[in-house]
Amino acid sequence: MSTAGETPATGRPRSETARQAVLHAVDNMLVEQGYAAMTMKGIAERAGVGKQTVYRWWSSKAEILHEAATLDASHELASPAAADSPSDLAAYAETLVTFLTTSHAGLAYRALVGEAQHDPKVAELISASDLVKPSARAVIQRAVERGDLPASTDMEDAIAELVGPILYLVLRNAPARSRGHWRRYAQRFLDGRRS
Amino acid sequence: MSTAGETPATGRPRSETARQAVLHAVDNMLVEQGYAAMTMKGIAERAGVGKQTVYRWWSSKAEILHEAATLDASHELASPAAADSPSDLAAYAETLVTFLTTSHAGLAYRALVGEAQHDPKVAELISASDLVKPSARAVIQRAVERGDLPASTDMEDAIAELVGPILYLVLRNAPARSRGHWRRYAQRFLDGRRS
Amino acid sequence: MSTAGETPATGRPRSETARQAVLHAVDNMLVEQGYAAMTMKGIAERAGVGKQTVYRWWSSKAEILHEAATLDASHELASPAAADSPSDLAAYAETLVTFLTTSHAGLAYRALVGEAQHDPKVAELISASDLVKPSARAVIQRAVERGDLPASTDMEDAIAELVGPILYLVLRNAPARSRGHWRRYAQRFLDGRRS
Amino acid sequence: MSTAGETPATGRPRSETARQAVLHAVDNMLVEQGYAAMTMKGIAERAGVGKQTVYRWWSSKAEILHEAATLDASHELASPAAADSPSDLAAYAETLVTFLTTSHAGLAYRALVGEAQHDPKVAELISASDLVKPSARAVIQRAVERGDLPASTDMEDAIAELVGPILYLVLRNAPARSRGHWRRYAQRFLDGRRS
DNA sequence: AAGTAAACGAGACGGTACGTCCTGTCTTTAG
DNA sequence: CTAAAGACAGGACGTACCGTCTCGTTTACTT
Repeated sequence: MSTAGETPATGRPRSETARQAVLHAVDNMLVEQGYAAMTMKGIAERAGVGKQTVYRWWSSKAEILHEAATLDASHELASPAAADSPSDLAAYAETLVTFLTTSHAGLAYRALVGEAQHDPKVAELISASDLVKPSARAVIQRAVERGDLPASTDMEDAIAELVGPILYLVLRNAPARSRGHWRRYAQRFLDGRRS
Repeated sequence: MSTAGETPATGRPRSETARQAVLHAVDNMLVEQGYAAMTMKGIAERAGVGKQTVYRWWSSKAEILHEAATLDASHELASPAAADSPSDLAAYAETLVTFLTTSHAGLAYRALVGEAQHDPKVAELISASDLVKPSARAVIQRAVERGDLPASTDMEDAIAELVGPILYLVLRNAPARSRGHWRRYAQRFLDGRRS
Repeated sequence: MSTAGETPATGRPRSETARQAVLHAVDNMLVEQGYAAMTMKGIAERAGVGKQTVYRWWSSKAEILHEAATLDASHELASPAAADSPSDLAAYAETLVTFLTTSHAGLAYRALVGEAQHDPKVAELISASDLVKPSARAVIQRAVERGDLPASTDMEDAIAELVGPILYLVLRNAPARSRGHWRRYAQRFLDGRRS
Repeated sequence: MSTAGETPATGRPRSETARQAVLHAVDNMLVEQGYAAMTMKGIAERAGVGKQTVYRWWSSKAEILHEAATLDASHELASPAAADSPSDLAAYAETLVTFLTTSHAGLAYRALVGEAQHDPKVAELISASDLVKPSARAVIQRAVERGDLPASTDMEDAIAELVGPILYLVLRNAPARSRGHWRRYAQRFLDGRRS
C-alpha cells in the first residue's frame, strides 16, 4: 500500500507524479487488456516509471488496483436517500449494478474478488477495506432508522443478502434486469425481514 | 476438454490411467498448494505424465479442475427432500456451505469462479456447466411443487437470491453460521416471495 | 560448459543449431560491442534463442566466450616448425601477437584473462584449459629437442618468460613491434637460457 | 579523479574526511569482497557517505581504486639498490611478487589490469599512470649505469621482459617461487641482454 | 551577523540486466 | 499414434545496480 504513515525525515521524497501515473496506468490497462494480461512490467512501462518504483510502494498489481478503485468507489456508489425504503433499496441496487458492470472501479472490484480466491493476501485486502460494504451498510441503516427493518437486524447478514444476489448475477455476466425487477427485489428483501 | 468424440482407428489408444492420474493430481495439488501455485508442468510431474499429454486433452488448468470437480459435485450436493420447504431449504443451505468450505470440489468451484473474473473462457466454462445451479434449481422446484413458492417464480432470480448470499459469505471466508441461522435464512427467502 | 559427458536416454536432444547460433553471436558481439557491453540477454536475443537455452548449457558469458575461442585458437596458433630455433621462436612470437591483436579468439582470450582477475571461476576456467599454453609449450619443446635449450628447462617458467612479455605488451595496447624485434627477442630468450 | 584544478570561490569546501573514508572503504572492500562484488552504492554506505559525493569526485570504482592504490604503491615497491645487478634485479622481482600477491595495492593493481581489458577508460588510466613501471624502470636504469646492461637498452622492451613473466605468473595464481628462482631469473635477464 | 552557494547524507527516480520460472510447442525414443 | 522426457523460443518475475535527481542540512566564504 502506498499510504505512508510517518514521514521519513530524509532523502528524496516520493514522487506524487509517479504515483498518479501508476494508478492511471492500472486503471486504463484493466479496461483495455483485462486483469490477467496486466503485468508489473507492463504497468511500469505504461506509466513511464521504473519497475522498482512500482514495487517500492505496492507489492502486487492487486494492491495497486485496490488503491485505484478505492479512490473512485465511494463517490460512485453514493446513493442519495430516496423517499421511502423500497425506493431507496431499489435505487441502491441499480447503482450497484451500474457500478459493477460499467465503472472502471467496479471492474477492478470484480477482478479483485476473483483474485482473492487464489491469493489470501488479496482476500485480506478486500476484507479489510471492502469497497461495497460501506454503501450497503448505509442504505440498510437508513431502512432501520425509518422503522422498515427491525432494530435487531444483523448488519453482516443483511449486507450479504442484499449484495450477494447482485454480485452473483454480475459475476456471471447475467443480462441486465429492468428497473421494475429491482423494485420487486427490494420489496422481497424487506418482506423477508419483516418481524 | 477430455471428451473424445469418435475413437481413432489406429495407433496407441489414449491412456485412461494417465487421465485419472492428472485428475487426481489436480485435486490434491489444489488443496495442498492452492490454485495460483499450480502449474501445468507441476501437474504433469505430479501425475507422472508428460506435459504434452496434459495439453492434448485439456487446454488449461481451469479445464482440468472443472472436470475434476464436476465428477464429485453432483454427488456431494445431493440434498434429500425434507418434510417441509423451510427445512428443505435450510438443509440445502447447510449442504451448500459445507460443500463450498470443506469439499475438494467446492474449493475447486471457488477457484474457478475467481478465475472466471480474469478469463472469459473460464467464465463460459462455468456458465455452460455450473456445478451448483442444478442442485439449487431442484430444491426451489420442490418448494414450488409444494405450493410454498408461487408458480410464477422466476427460476434464475430465485437461484441468485438463494445462492448469492451464501456464495457472498463463503467467498469472503466469513465465519460459519449456526443451524438456526440457516433455518431463519430459509424462512426469509420464502417470506419475501409469498403472495 | 556445453560438453555433455553422458548421453541422456530420453527427451528432445540438444539443438546444435542453437549452440552454433550462441557461439557465433558471442563471437560477433565481442568485436562489435566489447566484453562489458555483452549481456546474457543480449546474446540470447542476437542468437534468436531463449535465455533459458543459454543458461542450460553455459553458466556465464565467460564460459561461452571460452568455448567459442577454444574452437578457433588451436588452429590459429599453429606455428609450423622453422629451420632453426631462433626463427622458430620469432615466428611463434609474431603469430601470437597477431592472434592476440587481430583474431576474434585472441580478443576473447584477452577479455577472459581480464575477467579472471575479478572472478575465480573464470580464473579456474582458463587455467584448466589455457588457449595459449599448448602452442608455447610445443615451440619450446622443439627447441629443447634441437638441443638449443637445456633438457633441464622448466617448462612452466619457460612459457612464462616467453609468453609473459608478449602478453604484457598486448594487454597494454603497446604499438606493434617489427619482425627484427621479435628475432632479437627470440635470441635473447635463448641466450638467457644457454649453458 | 579527485584532483580539483581551480578552487571555487564560494560554497562549502570538499570534505577531506569524506574523501579518506571512500578511499579506505574501497581498499578494505576489495580485500573482503573482491572487485566484482564492490558497488558504488556499497562503497558509499561503507564509507558513510552519500552516493552523489562519490560520483562528484570519481566517475567509477576503477578510478577510486586507482587513486587508493597509487598512494601506497610507490612506497611498497621501493627496492633499495643492492650490491650488484643480479642481486638488485632478483630483489626487485621478489618485491614485485610480494606486492602483487599480498598487498592491498597490489590486488587493486591486478583488478585494474583486468578491468582495463573490458573498459578503454581504465586502460587509459593505468597506461597514463602505471603503478609498476616507474619502479621497474629505476632498477633497470641502475643496471645500465653499472654497465651490466648496454646503454642502448630499449627501456620499454626491457620493462616488458622483466615484468611480463612475473605478471603472467601472478595473474594466473601460479605457486610462489623460491629466492633462488628469482636469482636465476635475474641472471637469465642479464645474460639475454649481454651484447 | 546575515547572506550566498556549494557540498553534505539520504534515498527515490527511470532504466536495464540479472538468473529463475512457466508457457505452449516441438522433437526425440519407446510401446 | 500416444506415451514420457525434456529442449525449444519467449516473456514476466522480483532483485540489484546504474547514474541522476531532489530533499533538508551543514559549512565555509563573502559582504
